[in-house]
Amino acid sequence: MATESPTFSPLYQQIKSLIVQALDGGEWRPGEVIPSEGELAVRYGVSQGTVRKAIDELAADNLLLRRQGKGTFVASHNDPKAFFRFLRLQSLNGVAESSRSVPLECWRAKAGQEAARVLGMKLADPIIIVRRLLEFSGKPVVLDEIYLRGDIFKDLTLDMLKEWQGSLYGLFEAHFGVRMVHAEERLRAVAADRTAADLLGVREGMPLLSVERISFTYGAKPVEWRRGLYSTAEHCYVNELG
Amino acid sequence: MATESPTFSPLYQQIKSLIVQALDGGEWRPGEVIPSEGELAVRYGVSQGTVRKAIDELAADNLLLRRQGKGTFVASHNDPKAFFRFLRLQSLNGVAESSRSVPLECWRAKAGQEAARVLGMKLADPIIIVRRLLEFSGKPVVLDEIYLRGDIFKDLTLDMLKEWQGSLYGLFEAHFGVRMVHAEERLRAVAADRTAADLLGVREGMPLLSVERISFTYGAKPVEWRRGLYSTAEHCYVNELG
DNA sequence: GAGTGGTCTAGACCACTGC
DNA sequence: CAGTGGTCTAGACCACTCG
Repeated sequence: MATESPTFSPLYQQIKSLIVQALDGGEWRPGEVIPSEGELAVRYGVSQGTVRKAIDELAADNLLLRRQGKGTFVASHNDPKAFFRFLRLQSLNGVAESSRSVPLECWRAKAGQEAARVLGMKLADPIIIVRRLLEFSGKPVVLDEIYLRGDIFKDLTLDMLKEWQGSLYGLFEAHFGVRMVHAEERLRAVAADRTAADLLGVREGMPLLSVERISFTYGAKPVEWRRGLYSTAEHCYVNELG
Repeated sequence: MATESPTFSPLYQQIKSLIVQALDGGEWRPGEVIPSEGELAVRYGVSQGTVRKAIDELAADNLLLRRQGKGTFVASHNDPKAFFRFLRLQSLNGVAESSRSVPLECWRAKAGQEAARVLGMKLADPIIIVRRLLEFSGKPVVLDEIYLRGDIFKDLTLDMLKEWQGSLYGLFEAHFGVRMVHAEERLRAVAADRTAADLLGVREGMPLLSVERISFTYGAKPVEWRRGLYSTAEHCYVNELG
């Protein structure tokens, strides 16, 4: 029995791809409703159940958000509930705190070997580097150095960062139409160098949590590489294993 | 047919609970097949589609494992593919390594205030404390101190730990019928004290990754509390954000 | 070939939202 | 009230595994 099609792909997977394509193409923007299951079923020529299964998986991946009685929405980093989805930081005593981003610098550069590799660019392609502090309850806790693809975040300036109230990823969404969908982090413990110690208000040589992150937008395309130094004197990085 | 309960709960959720109950009660053991969807549908008096949705979610939570054409299996920590599900450690260069657990001590104690709170026990209830090293490629990388509920792991001995080839959670499953299903971790960077430095072969004061973990079995019951000190000179803790 | 999970459909009805 | 997602069912057929 020869298999008819060498690459079998279920219908709902194909629908999933089509929806991601539409999201990537900006047909429906973050925070907006997408068409109802029935409409999509007609549009793609499949049953509602098949559309439903596709949306189920996209919702499980946090690309979409279902709200009974209202509709299905494009997930957004500007949704207050999604704020801490990529920032796994918590005060040691568990109390909620106010947080604020303090941009320090923003400059243009050429991608080095490592940045080019991670971001899928060529050597010396344009990148943008941002340094910023994250404060909790007015005290600095995280020092971030962020490498962005220059072709995508062309017009980013320090002033833009300073004016924006909200998360960095919210800004990327609103101003550049780039939505971070997935990220990989690698954590290590390191000793604070002079600069980091000064900015974070700790002694030189103190242990800091180094968090290296690669963030991806639709289609597993890497667009950001960052390294954070977290002061864990009064905070910790939380993670769930399932 | 529909139960007129004040708190509405979908049928498939109820089926989910019944299946978890059966798992918890040991009706089907880790690694074994559970009855087919059709059989379960008859047993619970619902349609196969409803059983299917229940199993779908349990499989997504890693309680069950579906294998097309063979059946649905109870997930097990002795399945080689599940070995690294709770150990998010990787060599910096990404090369796979052999790992080995080296038990150091195992003794009985009474729960202090913190252990009692975390493990849901009363002050001075019996607990068991285990210290062990994890080696990668023959070199010590993790020092674990593990607090276990004494009522559950009654007969655990150092010899038993030394003889077991495989993961600790695999031992718990095989000898005590306790399957770890979920865990919460809190990470910080700390300085190595004298003891840890000696055991891990680093200098005193070197930054180490402190990983505090609470592990839960079925029904979100906490059964283990542990603190690991990870040497991140040549390894890192990896995490995926979605 | 028999048995398992995986896909797809069509239709009925329920629960929630907002006009 | 109409429109949305959420649940449940029944049945057909496909893909995989194993004896």
